[in-house]
Amino acid sequence: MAIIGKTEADIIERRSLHLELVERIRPLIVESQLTPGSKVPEKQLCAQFNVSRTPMREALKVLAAEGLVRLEPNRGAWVTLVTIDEVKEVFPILTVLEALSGELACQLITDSEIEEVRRLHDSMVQSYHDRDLAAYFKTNQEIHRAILLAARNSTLTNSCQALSARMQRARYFANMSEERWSEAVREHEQIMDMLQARDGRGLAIILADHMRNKQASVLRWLQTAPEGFAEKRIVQTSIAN
Amino acid sequence: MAIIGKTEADIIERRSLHLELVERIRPLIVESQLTPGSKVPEKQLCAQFNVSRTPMREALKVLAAEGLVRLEPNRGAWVTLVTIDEVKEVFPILTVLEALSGELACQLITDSEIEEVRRLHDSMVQSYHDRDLAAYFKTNQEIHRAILLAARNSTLTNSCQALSARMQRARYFANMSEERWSEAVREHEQIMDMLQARDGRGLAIILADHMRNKQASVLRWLQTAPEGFAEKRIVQTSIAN
DNA sequence: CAAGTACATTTTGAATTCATAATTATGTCA
DNA sequence: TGACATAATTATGAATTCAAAATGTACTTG
Repeated sequence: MAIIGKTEADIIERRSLHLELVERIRPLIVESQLTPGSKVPEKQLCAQFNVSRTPMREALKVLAAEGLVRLEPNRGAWVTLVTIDEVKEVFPILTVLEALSGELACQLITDSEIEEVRRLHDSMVQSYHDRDLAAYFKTNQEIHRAILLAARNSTLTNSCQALSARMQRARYFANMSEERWSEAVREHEQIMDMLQARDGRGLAIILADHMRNKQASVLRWLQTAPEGFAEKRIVQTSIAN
Repeated sequence: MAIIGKTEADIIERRSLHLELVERIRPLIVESQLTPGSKVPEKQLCAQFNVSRTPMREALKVLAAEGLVRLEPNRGAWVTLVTIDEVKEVFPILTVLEALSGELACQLITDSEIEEVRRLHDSMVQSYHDRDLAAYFKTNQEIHRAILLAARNSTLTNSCQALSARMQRARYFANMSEERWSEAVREHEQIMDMLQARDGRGLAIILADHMRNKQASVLRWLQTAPEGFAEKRIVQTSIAN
């Protein structure tokens, strides 16, 4: 039987329970609804999502591979903390990956995609003038994601998103200084300019600077922050090393 | 409760079955003992490692997160293929990560670590002159890994290793041309020089060049001999490897 | 003989069960 | 009391079980 006009929309998205759980639990961790450093309440989550322990435990193994939880044999899963050491490790990686995404995006982005980023950018600047931090933060992420998607490299997208998730667990922007905020907006003006000019090299440089400044801002907050988000002395037990 | 003389060696490494399986199955995939594109023989592997399906399926979920297998809901796990598109996606990422590792390594590497890399380098050059490709390949990897470890960034180590694993599944070096081989050795001489001089910027540039040439070499081979991946191999029944 | 169709078999996904390890509670005695 | 030992409880890891989906096979039917 010939199906006329079959498109991607017709493809049935078959999903597995464990993946569904990964995508439900990840934001709980990223948005700190599961307390950093605390135990993952496996039983409770099973009840909440109405699944048995088998797919839940599969999901926790995937989240552990992403670095969002840590599995302690016979002691359960724990929500990982954002440590100073981790920030110093992850940001330099994100820096070179963002730079690469800018480089690639300039080669591949379409005019309409640039328009879309421009729209997001203007909206973000408006949020800045409105002093609406939540809206600013959200649009900011959308801009970086739009550039990342324009690079048309799904592996790069995955890597960046995974590392960003680890860093975004704390809401450091809540502590962004007034000077840093205005500086960040100025950097974003340059990002927009470089993208519009399709200057890959230039965009890469500015994105890298932007990321380094962000790292410094996050570190400043972490070093002064009261307990809660970050622990200073944690023995990092990485898997492969 | 002061524990005198407690060292890292005293920490009991408690391991879980699924992690053990991940680390056993990963090399089977990387070394193409599990045929790329074929179905992962779940039942057979369970029998081989004498475990039930539960930890095996957990391991497969982790390997899927690493991109070494693909899970098709209700249809099982499949060993992923190295595609041309994937090479074009992953190598540029590896390029910037290797460059970063070189940059960091030059800041942090110790004299004795440099000596160790020198030792590996000389051994590799000897293998080149001996025309011992297997030994060359192995030492080559050890050099890159030694530099990576000298960067002292476990997240970077993990990311590089995961992406390298995806690329190393094919034995492209078996098809490396004579010219490419000698060129690679010359590049490694420069890598060694830059490391010894602790010239981070210079090492980064050479490592990036080296990686780009490697990508080109892999692509040339993939485009001419794609049937190399379809070659059927039998899953070995012995664990020793 | 090709294309369906009904039925049997196998495989997969997920719930359940069970042994063991960890944690908490209880009891003992200096 | 409090430090320690022991028992009860709970949580965890992994095997087993079971329902549903996919695959394979024999049997139509045109």
